Amino acid sequence: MKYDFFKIEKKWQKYWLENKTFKADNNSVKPKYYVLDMFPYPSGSGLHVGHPLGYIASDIVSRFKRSKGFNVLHPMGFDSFGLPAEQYAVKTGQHPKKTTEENVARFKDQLDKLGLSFDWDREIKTSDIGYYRWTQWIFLKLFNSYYDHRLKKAQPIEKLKIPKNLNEKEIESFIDSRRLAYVDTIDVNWCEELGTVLANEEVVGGLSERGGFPVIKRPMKQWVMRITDYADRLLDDLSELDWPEPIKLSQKNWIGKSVGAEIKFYIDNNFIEVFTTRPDTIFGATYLVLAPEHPLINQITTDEYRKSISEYVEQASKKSDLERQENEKNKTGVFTGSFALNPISNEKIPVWISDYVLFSYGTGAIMAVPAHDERDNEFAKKFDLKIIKVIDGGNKDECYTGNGSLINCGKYNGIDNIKFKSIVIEELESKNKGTKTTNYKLRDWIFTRQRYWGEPIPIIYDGNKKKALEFGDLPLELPEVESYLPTNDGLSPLARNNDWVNISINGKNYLRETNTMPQWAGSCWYFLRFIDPDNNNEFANKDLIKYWMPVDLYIGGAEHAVLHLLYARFWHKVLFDLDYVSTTEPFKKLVNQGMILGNSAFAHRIKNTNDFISFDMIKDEKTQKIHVDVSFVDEKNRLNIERLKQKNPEFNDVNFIKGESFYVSRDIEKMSKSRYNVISPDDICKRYGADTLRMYEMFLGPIEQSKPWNTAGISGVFSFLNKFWNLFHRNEEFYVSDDQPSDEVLKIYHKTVKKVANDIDKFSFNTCISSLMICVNELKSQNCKSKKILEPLLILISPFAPHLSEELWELMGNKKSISAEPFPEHDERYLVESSYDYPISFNGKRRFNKKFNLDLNEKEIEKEILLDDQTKKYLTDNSIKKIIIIKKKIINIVF
RNA sequence: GCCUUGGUGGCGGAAUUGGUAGACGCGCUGGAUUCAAAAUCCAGUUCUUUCGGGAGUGUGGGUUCGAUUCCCACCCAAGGUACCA
Repeated sequence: MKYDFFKIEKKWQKYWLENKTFKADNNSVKPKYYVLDMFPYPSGSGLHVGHPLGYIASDIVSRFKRSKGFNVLHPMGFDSFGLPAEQYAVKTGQHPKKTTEENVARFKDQLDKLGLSFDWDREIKTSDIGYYRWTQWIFLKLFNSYYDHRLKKAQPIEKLKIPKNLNEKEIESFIDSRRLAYVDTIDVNWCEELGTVLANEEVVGGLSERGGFPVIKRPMKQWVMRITDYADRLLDDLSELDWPEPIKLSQKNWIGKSVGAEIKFYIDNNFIEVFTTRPDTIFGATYLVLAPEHPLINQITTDEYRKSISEYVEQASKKSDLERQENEKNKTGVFTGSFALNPISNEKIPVWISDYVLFSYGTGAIMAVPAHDERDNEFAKKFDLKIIKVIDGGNKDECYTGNGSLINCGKYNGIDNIKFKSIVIEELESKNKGTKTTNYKLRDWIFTRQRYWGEPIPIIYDGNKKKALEFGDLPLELPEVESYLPTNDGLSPLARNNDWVNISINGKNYLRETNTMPQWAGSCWYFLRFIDPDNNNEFANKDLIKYWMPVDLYIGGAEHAVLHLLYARFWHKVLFDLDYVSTTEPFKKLVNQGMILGNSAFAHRIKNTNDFISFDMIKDEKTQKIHVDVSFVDEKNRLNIERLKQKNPEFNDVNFIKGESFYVSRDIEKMSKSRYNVISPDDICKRYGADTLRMYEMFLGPIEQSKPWNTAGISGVFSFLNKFWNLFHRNEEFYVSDDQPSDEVLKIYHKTVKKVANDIDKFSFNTCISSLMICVNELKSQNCKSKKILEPLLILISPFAPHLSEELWELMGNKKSISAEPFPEHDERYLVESSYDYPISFNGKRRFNKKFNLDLNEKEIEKEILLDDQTKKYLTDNSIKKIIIIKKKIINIVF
């Protein structure tokens, strides 16, 4: 019988679906294991071979954990609200819901062909009304909560203590100022030509990414999430997470906590408050700088300088953030004419304004210490301001940012600068001229989008007064609109539906909030809904949450290192504080899969001509590289010109200069449609089968690493699976024997069991497959057909090649699915060997050179092996210590 | 600039974390089978060599009986970040 992967895979995919083989049990005595993939946005272009990398890895872990006796939850869903479907709707008028549904169907179809062991009964889509109802519910929870800084947790808004003597309006604005979801007027990117608000990523150099139209900052009312209240907890709790260090680090940097002081510098009766992390350098503060947006500028500018200041302020307001950044090397600024009093040294120092100081960070003003800060140093040198060195160290004229003892600090000279930090803060606090403070880079999260295809915000307005919808009013369904474009006033498309916007409750008229939530909202809590997806009374049952959470393994791309993972952690902590979930963190272990890169092909066109020249013939010609579809190029980089012309008619009148063949050059790039280098998993499945694809993707290299796709190598894995299949056959017939396996075979078998179990735990799937290959080659050369070996070997390989193993499992006469089988145990005996040249004694009696066999377990070996006296004679004490360390590591398992 | 990760054959990548570098796979070479091809199987494959060896894990040092692995300096590549005081 030939290995007919097509028939086998179809059969078992159908079987798993019909029998719900991978249904996760909500009532189980087994230990639980929750494996989660970052759910995809169902884009129109379908999957390429890079997408399934993470899904295959998580599937292997799921299947492995099942065979290790865990109750595994491995769900999948779709992050189905989002921009592309909406843009497509704007272009074609087609409802995003329809596009989304089509794309989801296509994604599911493609995923199913890979034999992934999802529990599809738990599928969710963030755009389903039964789902976003609860997203809205969580929004209301945030709206109706505040952060209690004393208890360090969120509390229901009813518990908020309201100061006395406030009138009704003041009470309301006080409550609003504490809500975790609140409205604020914020500068957004507004593009007049496109009539829409753009995200920061959509603005390039002050122009819109699409069209290249000017973009201006414009204040608009936005919903904002008070994530900054959670900054400390989001930072501190990182330490308990088993996440890749770079991801933790980028979250840490994003939160950007810095401890320092706010210091008042008086100008007559006015004062300017600055933030600094280096209060110890206050004696070196020779001038102040305010951001151009600083509100005090008008008051402190003297008449003499008023003109130049207002010119500078106006210029700065026109600059985009990007333009400001470009000036990093060439700082600009203007003197205000005022002088401020240094509260410690009592020196009068000039006050400048400059756009190198950001209004949005700290107090929007700094004390400049040019001797010990690079930026201040640059500015001072350019405008010829005083530079006073107050910490000893570094070269004479260089800016020194390190530590040392104080100089030029009057009575404090000689003190260590780190000690001086607390001294100076104490002194400032006693004079009421400064306090110790902490600042964060993290900003509150702008939560609204002027879009159609997102969750409507369940808030209504009575004039400016906000009213939250009640639980019974949910879900607030997304209304139909005539056009998916934002209105000319920059309002969301929802504002186009007047019948929906104007509502009347008990005879009173209200207006609805027309903005929608950002795409992040749905992905902030989807892992909770998977636990109890059909619950109509709660977002998920509390006992079930307690059983399943936290997510034990979360696999996804590193592009979500900051935003998604930070937002999800934030919501989870709020839900924890309000007692809806049982863990402070949602994701215990995180693994980032690398990207699979495409191997692009380029034809070379001679510049300014329509002549294409074969890559091997290029000598001095200047050429341009043009992408050509990789499916028209063979392994030897020869281009099939006829097929290219058929598919891309623009090549019809091209003159191809070539020898026997036309050669292209190759380069590794990201996989994308526009680079014509996309390899679809469907094609690979058709030619080699899903099992081969799964194994090959894992065999390519470490899961975290980005690596180029190369279809040529897949034949190795394919022939391995064929060999494996043939192990179970003789003369084209299925055959296994009842023979006792030989010692040789047992040795390699036990070694493989141990290695596979270890390597899956370490996510080292490529080495796992290598050892399986070695094992199969060995069994083949030993001609081993023993059922005693082949049966457990099937269980070993089943996470990698599930269809093939199910088929062989059935041929062996088993009735149940192989996925229910326990993972085999392995025997351990040890061969101890040392590559070190000195003899080692065992039990104080026998001496060995280099190698000896022992029938011991690991612990016994550590205890029993000692160096004998004769050996010690040759060695120093230091070397003996080292040998004792070595002896632990020379243990080799063989059986 | 800063941070992070990495640099090993023609290629993807191993090396039990300090102990025979190059496992496993691709490719390539030779052979068997075949009328032939595909497929399959066997052998070889880091470089160099006067066939004794010699060199070799980005470069240069260091620690060690022993370094791909640890330490120092530098070079290169990829990703992230950007005047955060």
